Amino acid sequence: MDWSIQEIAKLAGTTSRTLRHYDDIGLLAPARIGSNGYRYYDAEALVRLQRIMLLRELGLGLPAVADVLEREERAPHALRSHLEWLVREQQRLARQIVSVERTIDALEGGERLMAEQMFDGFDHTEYKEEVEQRWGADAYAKSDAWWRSMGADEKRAWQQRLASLNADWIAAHERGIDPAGDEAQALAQRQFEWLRGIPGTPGGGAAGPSREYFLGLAEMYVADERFGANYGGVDGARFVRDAMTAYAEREL
Amino acid sequence: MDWSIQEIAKLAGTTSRTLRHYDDIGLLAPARIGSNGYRYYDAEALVRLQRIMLLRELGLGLPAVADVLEREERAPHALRSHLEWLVREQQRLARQIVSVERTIDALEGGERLMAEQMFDGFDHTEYKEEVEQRWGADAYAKSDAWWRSMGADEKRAWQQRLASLNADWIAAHERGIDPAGDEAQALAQRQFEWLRGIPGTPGGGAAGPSREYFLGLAEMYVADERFGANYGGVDGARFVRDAMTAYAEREL
DNA sequence: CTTGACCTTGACGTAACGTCAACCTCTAAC
DNA sequence: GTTAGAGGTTGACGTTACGTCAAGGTCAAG
Repeated sequence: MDWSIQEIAKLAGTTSRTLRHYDDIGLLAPARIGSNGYRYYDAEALVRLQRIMLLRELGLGLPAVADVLEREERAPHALRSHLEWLVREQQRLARQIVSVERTIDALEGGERLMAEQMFDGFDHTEYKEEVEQRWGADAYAKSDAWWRSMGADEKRAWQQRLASLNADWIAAHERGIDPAGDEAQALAQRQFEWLRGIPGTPGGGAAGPSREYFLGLAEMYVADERFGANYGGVDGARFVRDAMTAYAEREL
Repeated sequence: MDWSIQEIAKLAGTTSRTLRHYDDIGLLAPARIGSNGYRYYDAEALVRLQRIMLLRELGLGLPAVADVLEREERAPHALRSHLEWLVREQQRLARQIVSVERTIDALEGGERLMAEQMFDGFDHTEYKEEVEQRWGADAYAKSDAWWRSMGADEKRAWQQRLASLNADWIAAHERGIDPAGDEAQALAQRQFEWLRGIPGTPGGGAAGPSREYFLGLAEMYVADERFGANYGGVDGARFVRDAMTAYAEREL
């Protein structure tokens, strides 16, 4: 009337190791244990095991399974919580799937792992006049010399860092968050840190860009469509400006 | 020109612990290490880190990330494999979601965790004549006595075991698998083991039911609609019969 | 000189078993 | 009686990607 550990494992479609584990954690004890230490299971244990397997196939964890078996009336509640879990997981996977597909498409379109052919925030030949006009020939010269001194890899590094930041700005804007909120302010902080790495920024160096320079840039993003394009259009640029302005008011 | 571990962690939106981990596994080494042992990261490391974070957000594991970073041309292949992964996972979750919903509905409909109001494979009063006719009065008496000797819990145990097995038969049939294939044969094996536990089965006891009894039952499942109902109709019963027949040919 | 804030390495915990390793037990055959 | 083989037992490590202490150095500021 009872079975050895392997027999019951086969009956229920599992392994003896699993049964030992369930015994260890107190989820399913054998009906009796022989004087030789062998575990033997009876029909009652089999039913319990089959219920365990059923719940496990639904994706419940062992603590949840134990909970349900202990008091069966909790089953609906436990299952509903679990269902929410599953739905959230599925949505997360759906988002990842979309992202991966987009990334594959981008790679096949010849792009690299992070867009680097995007707007070059340091194309000083293009912005020479504006920079000299606003912050002086000296600032331009220092910044330009620093930029020219970098190797291709380093340049790409900076571009990619900017690319990532810009992508995050766009995503933040798309989600419609508050420019003065924590998330947007964290982005403004990153923007600040990024600028901090560039010699020649007024008030720059370790201290970071000056309040005026920072605010000036923010306005430039809105005023100049060449910048605005990096943030998904003028609306995006306004969002960035608002966040940067709030940041400057608060921190600089 | 470089950052401490916390600074770069914030820049990339992660934690210092993660960076130490990446250093440990050789995924991302700091640009330099101070004489005090402090880790310092430069722009190049930042770009690499941001790429790592990008790939991680797509759901890739660290070995896959390392693989992609090592040789970027492998990225499309790695991403495509990963995509398959994701899709399979999503499908698995979809199935679990359906199962959980069905289970909740069943529970709310007043059913217990495993259907036990289903066909009672041991309702010998109902099958008395057939059993005696086919296998003799003695077989019936022994089987009946054994059944009557069990407590309600034990009876339920057997019923539930049968219920689970039947559910698996139905599921297997719905998936359209081969009755002679491994999966269906495993079910036939379970059917055999289940019968083995019933005293009074011809050729029964530890040895299990005889070939003739087993084949006879298989045919009865098809011939008698009261049985067939347990397998989702006569089609399901035919599937079970075919699997059991193949099993008998092979094993008995 | 004393706080704090920040850094280091080391080690345990996580979920649910899979997979040895070392050793004991039972059955059937020689 | 012995021996081989199948099956049982208890450890204990491995798996994934870090989170979370713990114990103890380092650094800037008051």
